[in-house]
Amino acid sequence: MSSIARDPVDESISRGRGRPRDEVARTRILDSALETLEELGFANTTCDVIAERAGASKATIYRWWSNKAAVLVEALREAVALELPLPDTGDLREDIRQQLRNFIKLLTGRRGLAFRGFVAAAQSDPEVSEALRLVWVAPRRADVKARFERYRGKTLRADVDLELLIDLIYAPLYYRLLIGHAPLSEEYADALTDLVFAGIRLH
Amino acid sequence: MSSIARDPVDESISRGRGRPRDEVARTRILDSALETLEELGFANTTCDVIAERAGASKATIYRWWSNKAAVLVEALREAVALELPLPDTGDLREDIRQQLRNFIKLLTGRRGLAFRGFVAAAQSDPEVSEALRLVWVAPRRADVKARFERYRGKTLRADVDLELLIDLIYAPLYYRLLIGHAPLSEEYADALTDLVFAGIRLH
Amino acid sequence: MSSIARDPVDESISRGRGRPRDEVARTRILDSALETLEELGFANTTCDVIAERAGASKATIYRWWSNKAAVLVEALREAVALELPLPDTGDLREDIRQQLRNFIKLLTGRRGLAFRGFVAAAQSDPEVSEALRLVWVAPRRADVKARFERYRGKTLRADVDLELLIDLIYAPLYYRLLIGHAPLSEEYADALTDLVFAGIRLH
Amino acid sequence: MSSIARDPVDESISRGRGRPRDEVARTRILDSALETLEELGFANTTCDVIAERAGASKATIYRWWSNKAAVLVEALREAVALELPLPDTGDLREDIRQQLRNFIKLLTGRRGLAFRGFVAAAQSDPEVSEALRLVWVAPRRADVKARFERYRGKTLRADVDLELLIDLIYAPLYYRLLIGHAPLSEEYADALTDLVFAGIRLH
DNA sequence: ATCTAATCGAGACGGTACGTCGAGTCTTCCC
DNA sequence: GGGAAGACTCGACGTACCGTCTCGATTAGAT
Repeated sequence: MSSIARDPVDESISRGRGRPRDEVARTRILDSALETLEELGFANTTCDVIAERAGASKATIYRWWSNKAAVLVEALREAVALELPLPDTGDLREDIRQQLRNFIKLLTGRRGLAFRGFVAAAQSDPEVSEALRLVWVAPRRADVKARFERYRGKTLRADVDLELLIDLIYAPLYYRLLIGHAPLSEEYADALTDLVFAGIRLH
Repeated sequence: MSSIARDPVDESISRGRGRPRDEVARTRILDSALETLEELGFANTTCDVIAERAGASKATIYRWWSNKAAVLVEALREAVALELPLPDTGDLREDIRQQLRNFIKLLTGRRGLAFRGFVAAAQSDPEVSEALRLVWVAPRRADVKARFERYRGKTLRADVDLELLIDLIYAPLYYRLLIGHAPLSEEYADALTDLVFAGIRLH
Repeated sequence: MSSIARDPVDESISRGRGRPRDEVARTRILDSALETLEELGFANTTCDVIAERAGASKATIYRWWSNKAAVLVEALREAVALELPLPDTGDLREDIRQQLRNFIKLLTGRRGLAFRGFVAAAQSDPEVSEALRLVWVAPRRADVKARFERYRGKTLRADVDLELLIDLIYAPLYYRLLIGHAPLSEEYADALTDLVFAGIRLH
Repeated sequence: MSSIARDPVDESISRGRGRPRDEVARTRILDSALETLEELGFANTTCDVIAERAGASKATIYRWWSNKAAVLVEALREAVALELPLPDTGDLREDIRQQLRNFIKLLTGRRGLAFRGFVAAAQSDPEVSEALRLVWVAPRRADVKARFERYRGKTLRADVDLELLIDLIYAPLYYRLLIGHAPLSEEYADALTDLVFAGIRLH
């Protein structure tokens, strides 16, 4: 990962001499960042507001994060760290169906606005783009890829290109979120699952 | 369409007195807008630069367009007006395959950066969002929808949800464009077509 | 003079094409600058406060003045432009005595704080230093120098170094203003005049 | 004296428990403060730089001095403690002449920049102002005042206002130092002495 | 042949957010 | 308890872009 999110591991080991980073302030900053992000969206969130709400100073923000995007990236990362664990029902299709339903539930909640701004920022900021992939996209894709591999040759055709298949189940969600030509609903998750599985099942 | 692109009809009818709009200036502005958009992206394109390159004044820009987004939207619209006509080979699958290939060719060219910024801007500006759908997304979708309806019940299963199906073929292109986790290539268009058609063909 | 105070002459002649400078805004900025200067002193005057009080934006300030010092220099210059004309009583000694009294009156008023900050700023900013000399010091010195030359060989010894003599009558005022070891009073002007003239009169 | 320079007496008497003040650190701080002061001037000297060059921490600086000015004041005081002893040649005029020459030598050396900043800081900080008078100005003035009193009624007119006279010999040096309209040279010391003594000698 | 009104290029304007810097305070560990 | 390291708050700095406005100059149709 790039410098946008610094590695916290070394910190806890080789506690340098000076005053340690104020973890409470860090938390307050990330909390107010997320709150503002979900309230105003990415573009309308300013560092001044984050600082003020957090009771911190802008200097502290800029000491630890290179710019506004970096703060918001980390705030979102912490918020979504444990979200969307891939269900394991014993039925691949049902796993995917539930995963898509949960994802849609996330995107249609307050988090949706944050997500949209996140993807938007990634278009003009390579660091945000990289962070978006590493923090959010890659883990979700790795989960379903492992799951697909488990079922490969069983209920799943062996010759399917997994990367493409993963695109196929996730892309429509991003597409509707970002383009907004049609709503994201739970039924959409079901229909999408059905259609995709129609093309990949063993006959 | 919203106010983002003003209706040119009234202009030509009620030609009041006074100096008429300078169409050359309009063209120069849109040209330099597109040029800048493709060079710097949406977020880094400023109205001052557009005006300077066009040899126009900012006032002229804001007289005819409500804001920066409106100029760029129209610039892009003019540029893409005639692009991506849906091929008609007599084979539905081949039509889609070629369409996706052409779209990918577009997105991987200079136009890609413009598109990315366009989608990004849509996330925080409802007018851009509306324009994006009306100017670009809806026409492409209407084309393929009509084509799908022509083949419905023939080489295409009759019970397929067309809106979902259209999502399925276009979404992965936007997804890879915006997330950037994997490259967009012509082979990708082929593989995507194959996988989608595997689920929708008549057996 | 350096760039700290731009030449306004060309402006009025070759009125460039664009929107002309808003002279009202300029006046409001200089007025609020002077007001703040006399109220808070040089060091405590901020551009934000000047802008706010003037109903102007910081950008406008920085468009016309290179930094805070430049604004305050010009504000002070306008304020003192017509001040301290050298009296002409027909008696050299009386002229000087009255001039020193008037100068002391100025320095002990609200203007004194402004002056102190002005000299202070000149110590770390060469442009302020240059402006201080050109705007304030040099004109006063030129006035008295011309006067001294008029009386040279008459009531004034012909061999006196005029530059040194001018130092001798003005320096003590700056000295007491800046060091503050003793008060500046009108009697001080008289005593100073007496002592200096004791050394330069024809016997 | 105000709090700007704390009384060192208590320290040495009531050596409480704990580690005593590190005199080496104090010296390093004052040395680097003076060095930085002469190199960059008062305004451009930062506490961070002083601390870094001294291998000390800012906390140590602020434990012993109330603010940046206090450190620089003390640094300068130590540096000038033994400087400019008033010569005693048996000839009052020669004493003054040499004293002025020595002062000018000081001001035109590296020390000059420090002095200028010192006076500048005094304009917005009463504590610096007080320190400037107590540490530097008053002792010099006391020296020459005693000398003048010794010669009063002898080579010096008895009715001269000594405070004014002292102003008259020192003020021009500060004036040229701070305003910079003309150079400070040794010849200037001579000419100044001559002119002043022309007004105060017994005839 | 004016008059009138809308347009044009130029560029100054108010506003808002940015990211930086220095002063002075506070917190941790080490001695 | 003193000291080095260094994180912290506060507040000012100077910059950049947005969208508006005000000039003088231009360009047509209306009178």
